[in-house]
Amino acid sequence: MQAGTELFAAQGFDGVPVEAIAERAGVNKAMINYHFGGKRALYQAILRETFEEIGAEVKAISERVGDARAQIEEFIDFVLELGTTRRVAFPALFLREVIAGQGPDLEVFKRLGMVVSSVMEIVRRGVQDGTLKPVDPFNAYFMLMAPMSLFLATQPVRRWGFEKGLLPFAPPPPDQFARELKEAMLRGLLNPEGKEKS
Amino acid sequence: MQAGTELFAAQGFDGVPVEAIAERAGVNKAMINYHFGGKRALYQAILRETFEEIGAEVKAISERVGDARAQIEEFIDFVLELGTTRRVAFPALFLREVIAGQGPDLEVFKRLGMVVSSVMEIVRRGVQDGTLKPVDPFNAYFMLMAPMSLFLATQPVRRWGFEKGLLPFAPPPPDQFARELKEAMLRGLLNPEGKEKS
DNA sequence: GTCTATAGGCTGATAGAC
DNA sequence: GTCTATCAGCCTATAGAC
Repeated sequence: MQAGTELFAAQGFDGVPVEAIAERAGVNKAMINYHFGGKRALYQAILRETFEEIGAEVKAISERVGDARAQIEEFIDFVLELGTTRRVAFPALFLREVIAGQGPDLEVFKRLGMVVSSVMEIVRRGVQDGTLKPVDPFNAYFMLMAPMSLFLATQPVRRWGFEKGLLPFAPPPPDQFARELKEAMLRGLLNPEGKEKS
Repeated sequence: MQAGTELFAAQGFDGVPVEAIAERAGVNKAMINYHFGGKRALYQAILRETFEEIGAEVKAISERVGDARAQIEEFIDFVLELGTTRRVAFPALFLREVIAGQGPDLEVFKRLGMVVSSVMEIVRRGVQDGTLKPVDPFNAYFMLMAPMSLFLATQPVRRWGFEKGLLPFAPPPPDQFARELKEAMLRGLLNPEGKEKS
């Protein structure tokens, strides 16, 4: 599954031959069919496991004590840590799924919905208690999730461009990006101090 | 090329058989090889044309008179119009290219670089003349480009989810998203009035 | 459970008639 | 320029030995 995760993230479902996954995993390609029941089934297993975990963790963040500001910062930090260390492939997998023309697997979609609705809930409460300006929760979710996941998913291309001498600057580090995103978005979303409960 | 653009955007390079493109275009699949020299060549032709045009237009925006605020608003509006009417497939094509594990075609990469560097130039000047807070130009580019392109590229999935009854709210309209993004990002990036040239 | 060998389908590309 | 017919390669999946 580790091998599949990396390859699917990098090249997409259609771009990866089963044999490549088997090779990377150090086994024979027949094993994948034996254990998972086919290529598509492996892909779904990967997505479900990945999004299951992430959905649960984001839900936990949304239920933790603290105001919207703290929860938003936690969410960004969570995605940052996920995409840099714990589940590096997640951002690319996520993006490939939601960009897909035809709808994804229903189970996958539900798990993604958990992430979306948890972040939306954070924003909704923040708007209601006056911590946040009256922004649409879904739009706010997008302004947080899109930059983080896309930044993380495009790190390989920047590295490639930099090594080829095509990028006129060093690829900026993810933690610096996350920090600037938090600063900018919070300035953009938070109500000024003292205006709470307005 | 129109047929190829739509299909590649929706399903990716590997997910589209040449025959599907031919069928949609109302011709035979041999024609594609005859006119473009193969599937890959067609794909590259589509990307080059698309990004060529967009690179030039963004460059024009960056060179237009006006402060960073006006140029940023123009850029967002430009991407919005592009992704909703003139080149609906652009956001998905763009995302698929930059997510790709291996580097894209060099010519395509250069044209993408034009978009990036133009937006960065807008931000750089804005920071220098005090219109904008001291934000990293590349990071700022990302905070503008990522939400817009991902929002536009994921509209089909939201429509699909909504029709299936899986989305508990109506897909928000792109122009409203663009408006809220501009408001939030400008609040996040602009220096307060009166602090210019500081 | 793990492998080799192979079947069977799909796809990209081309040859050749018109 | 446009089509039909076809080839050759790749890829998924499975049968069957061990």
